[in-house]
Amino acid sequence: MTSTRATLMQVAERAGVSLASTSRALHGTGASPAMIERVRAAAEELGYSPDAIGRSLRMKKTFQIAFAVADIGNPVYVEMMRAIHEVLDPHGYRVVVMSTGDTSTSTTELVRSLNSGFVDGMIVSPLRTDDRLIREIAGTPVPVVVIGRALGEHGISSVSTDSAGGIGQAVRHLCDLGRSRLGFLNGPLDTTPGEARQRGFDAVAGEGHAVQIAADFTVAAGLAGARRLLASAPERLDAIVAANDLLAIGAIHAIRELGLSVPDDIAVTGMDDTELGRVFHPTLTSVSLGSTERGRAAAQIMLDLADDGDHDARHITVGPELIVRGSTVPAAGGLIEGGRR
Amino acid sequence: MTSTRATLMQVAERAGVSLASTSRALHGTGASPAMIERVRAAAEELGYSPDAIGRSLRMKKTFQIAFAVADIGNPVYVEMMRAIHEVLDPHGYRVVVMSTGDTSTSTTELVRSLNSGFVDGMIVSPLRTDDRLIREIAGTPVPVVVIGRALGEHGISSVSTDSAGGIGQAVRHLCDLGRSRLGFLNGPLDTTPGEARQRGFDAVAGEGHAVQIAADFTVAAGLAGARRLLASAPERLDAIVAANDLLAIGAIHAIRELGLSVPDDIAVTGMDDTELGRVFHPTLTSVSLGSTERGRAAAQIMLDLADDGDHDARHITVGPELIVRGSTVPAAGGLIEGGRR
DNA sequence: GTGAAAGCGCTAACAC
DNA sequence: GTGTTAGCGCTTTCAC
Repeated sequence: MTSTRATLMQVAERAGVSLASTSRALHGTGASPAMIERVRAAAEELGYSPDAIGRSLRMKKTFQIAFAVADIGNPVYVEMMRAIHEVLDPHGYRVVVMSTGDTSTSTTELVRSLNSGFVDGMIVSPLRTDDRLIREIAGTPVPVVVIGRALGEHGISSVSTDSAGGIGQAVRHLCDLGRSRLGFLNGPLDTTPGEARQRGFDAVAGEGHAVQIAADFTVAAGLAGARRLLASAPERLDAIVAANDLLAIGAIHAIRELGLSVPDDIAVTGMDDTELGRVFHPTLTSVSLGSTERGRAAAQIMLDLADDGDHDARHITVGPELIVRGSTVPAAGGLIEGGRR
Repeated sequence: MTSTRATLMQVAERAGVSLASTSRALHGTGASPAMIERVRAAAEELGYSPDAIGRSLRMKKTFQIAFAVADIGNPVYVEMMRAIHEVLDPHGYRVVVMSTGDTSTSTTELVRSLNSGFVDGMIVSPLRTDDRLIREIAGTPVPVVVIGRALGEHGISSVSTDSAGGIGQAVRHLCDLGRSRLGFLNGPLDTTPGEARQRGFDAVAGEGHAVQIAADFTVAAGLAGARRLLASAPERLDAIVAANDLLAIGAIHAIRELGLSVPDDIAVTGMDDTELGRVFHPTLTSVSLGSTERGRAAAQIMLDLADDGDHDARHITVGPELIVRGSTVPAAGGLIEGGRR
């Protein structure tokens, strides 16, 4: 460290030409070949590399996009982040990962921080979405793309999925397998995914099914919730529908604690089709919500918004898709294989 | 979006005072209470929030730190990222996550990009480290902290661990358990962790143990590698030492494919003590290398380097610690519980 | 095709 | 305590 960086002005002096010509030569636009060569040489000698901040100030563009999520550790977000990175990186954008915390207040604050103009846009996947957050998003000076709730009516670009329908697919799958005493292990109902998935379950499952709300969309909360779910059911359950893969894995552990087996005694489905589920034993039957596709789509929209200044709100929906594996059908879906990319 | 942001100058005009006073008032330094109130009010009315880029240009400080890793999806890095974020965030630093790819060339290029001055420093965990990379790191204009190899002799701050010794702990644990036919499933030997862990295994294990090098530190590569390892051993193995948790999980799947059980037939140890291993079934005995501590330490060093301009290279070592769980001792180490934080 | 000069938004001397 | 001014590094009119 501690070598000092050369400025464009120094390159100009070294090359014996003007600042403007130097800038042009380095960008290869409207400069003579001789000039370009001369400047390039001077830049080389000085080890010049352009200053991102100076350029940003002048161009009013940072070439940074923020990606904000509640919990960076959740594999779904990791997959989204990868997809976003893959789309944005070739266009010269850096991705700044930000942690929102799980309240809508902290998310609101984060969105407000966009006012400082350190990024050209933000992709955000809020766990909870209230009016204040929506208003804040609508008022930012930079484009925002929301992954989660469809927000088109508020003029906000968004990418969503049909997780309610996805839960339906899981329930139908279990019924087809002859399971009839279902339990539903959901996350908090005041969250966007929690609400939608509850709606999905209620729509397809008849009365008399056990429902348990875990404190959080995590393995630990899933374990605790599943213990209660299993204990509360009047008759022994023969299937558990979990609202995401993390909860599903917690549920499988709870089932095993009772000396029961998955899927023989109790089948389990997850949601999100995370890498975690593909690697777990038994491999996890899960409803894919296309995390990668959603991330990619959000990044694509962001690119249009940030690059072309195209400020029309856009909306994309990715459909759910059931991926059958070992936690519902023994020996189905080998490790790694299976599932969409 | 599309509201236009107010500048400090506009606030100054609105308040009817000078630009300098406005700046001072907003920072609360050396301004009269009356002035502060007046300016604050004007700022409020205009919805002013300071521009990060202008400030960065002037202060020569971006309040951004990059964190660069080979694979964002690896849980180890996620844990490190969380720890780094937790340390840096309260000090007003944003964390920019960057993907290096797994070659030292691409890492070198990434380090070189620091020349554009878009961050105040970088924490990097390179998979492979060659002389060119070291030279590049030594030549950056901003502080760099390396997580991995100790690089103090090159004047580079680093945080390392004793993964060779960690492998020793795993081997000893298995021997104490009466296992004698060990297999070692390692990752590529030309990587920093691969080399160290091989050294560790060779140092404690006697002759005649089977060794297999997986193509990569991933579950898929672990599965393939373990299949070969199990097939190649003349006598059936009774334990597999894997070089990280991902490989260990691949190994467990390979063992199950043969109809054998873990840990009864074959015990398995991993390394890194990732959340993945804590959640897996059976829970994974693993050597913790203190990912959280290492991330925290690296961030702490970075803070000193970036804040105080203290440019002395520092070095911190975090010792390995064996966490015994179900993959070697049945019923040991419950889910979630166990392992250091 | 090239150069001179303005200015992006901010902070920090420096004078008063 | 307040105002004036310079300038961080860059791109981009605008003349020539």
